[in-house]
Amino acid sequence: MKKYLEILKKVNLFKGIEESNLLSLMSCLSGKLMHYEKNQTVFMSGETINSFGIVLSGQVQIVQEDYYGNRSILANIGVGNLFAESFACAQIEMLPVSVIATTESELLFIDCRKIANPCATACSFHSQLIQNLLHITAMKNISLTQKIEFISKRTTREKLIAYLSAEAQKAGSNCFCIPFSRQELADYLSVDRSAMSAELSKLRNEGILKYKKNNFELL
Amino acid sequence: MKKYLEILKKVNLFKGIEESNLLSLMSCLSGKLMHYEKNQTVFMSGETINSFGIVLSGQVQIVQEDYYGNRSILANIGVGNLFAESFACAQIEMLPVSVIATTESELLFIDCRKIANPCATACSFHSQLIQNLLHITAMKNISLTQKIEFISKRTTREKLIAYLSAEAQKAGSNCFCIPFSRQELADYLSVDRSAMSAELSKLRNEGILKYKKNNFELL
DNA sequence: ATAAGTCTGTTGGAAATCCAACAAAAAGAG
DNA sequence: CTCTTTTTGTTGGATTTCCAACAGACTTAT
Repeated sequence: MKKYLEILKKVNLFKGIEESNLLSLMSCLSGKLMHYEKNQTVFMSGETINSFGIVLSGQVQIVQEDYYGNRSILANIGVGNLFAESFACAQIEMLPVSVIATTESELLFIDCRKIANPCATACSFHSQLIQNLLHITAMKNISLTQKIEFISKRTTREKLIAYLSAEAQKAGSNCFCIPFSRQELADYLSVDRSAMSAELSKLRNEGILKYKKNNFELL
Repeated sequence: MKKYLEILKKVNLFKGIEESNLLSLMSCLSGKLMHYEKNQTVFMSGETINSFGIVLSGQVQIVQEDYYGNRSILANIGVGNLFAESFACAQIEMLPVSVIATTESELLFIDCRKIANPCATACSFHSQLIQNLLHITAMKNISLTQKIEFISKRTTREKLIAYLSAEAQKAGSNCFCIPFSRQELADYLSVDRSAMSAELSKLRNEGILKYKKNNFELL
């Protein structure tokens, strides 16, 4: 565990917790360190989990399979990131997705119930940990809700305006940069890239916005 | 507060907590009971909040206003339900939405930070409360993620199949009931109702599924 | 049973998206 | 700087959705 201290320090979940406390925290939470080979299954869809994972090295993939057996990749989780924390916290009986190690990986598992319940020694960092976990899931919640607001618009134009409007609001200015390339933005908004590019040009010609690369301005 | 005990008992957040403990829990959390008139603003977009709300009587609306001033209603929150808990837990500096009372209402406010931090008396129901709050946000997370999977499909047909496939999986059978009317399903999937009805007929004619009212069967 | 109202299915034309292919611009490598 | 690769913008035809209007089925109230 000690060799991964540098990574643990940077994990959101442990933000605000002294480095010197991390190792004792791990034993208090009885975190389990596990090794996985490439293509090995970490969680199998259908099983019940109480622990979520943190990637300490390598990468895992969240995979879903529908009724007809079509597999789709929902996310790639890299070093320092959590996975399956929502399923574990929600105490879902049947995991609706599988988790696969895409490379040889070192994963840390923590039982959700240990976080919610105060430990015997009532360690001081425990409440920080709870706050962090709540913060992480709440933030995710907000960004998911926002994404739904964008992609539930019916036309590409409306999706773009909703998204750019939100970015402007976030930046507190009608001038702002977006963190996506055109292709990434199209994927995020669930539209065709070329059609989106065309719509952006149209909006510019109509004098509704200006842009240059990732720099946008609403007018 | 006492007159709302019957409602508090049914609030998800307090699940598993003895009725006899609810009132002392309220004082431990320093829950604040407030009265609002119809159309009164509960939270104003832009402000910082640390507390979330629970509707004890009446109804509130979550309202968003975009860059051009177009207002849209994101949700109606009725008796027994929480609102703004994600924003409060995520410690967002600027609330991106407003909350308005749509009728005369009685609202209970609870400070998020009080939940995460163990109280002085270390009351036993505190860890239950934390678990409940985590459970609520995690569940919301899962259903939002699932909804995104559906509506990010490009065609009505794909959206339908993704949704029905997930319902079948949830039911553990290829035969299941859906909790939506046609119009509600269309709204949920962000498509036109009549086009969706047409697509359903098409799928039935192609022998991909059967349905009668809200009873569906995948073939 | 009748009537009114709601929900669901059907259809055709208008509008928007998707797709593929290509052109232009920008970024990166040698 | 030149060449290569990647990203972005443009266009036209095929596909899909949207919209409006209507008909039939089902529900509810009287």
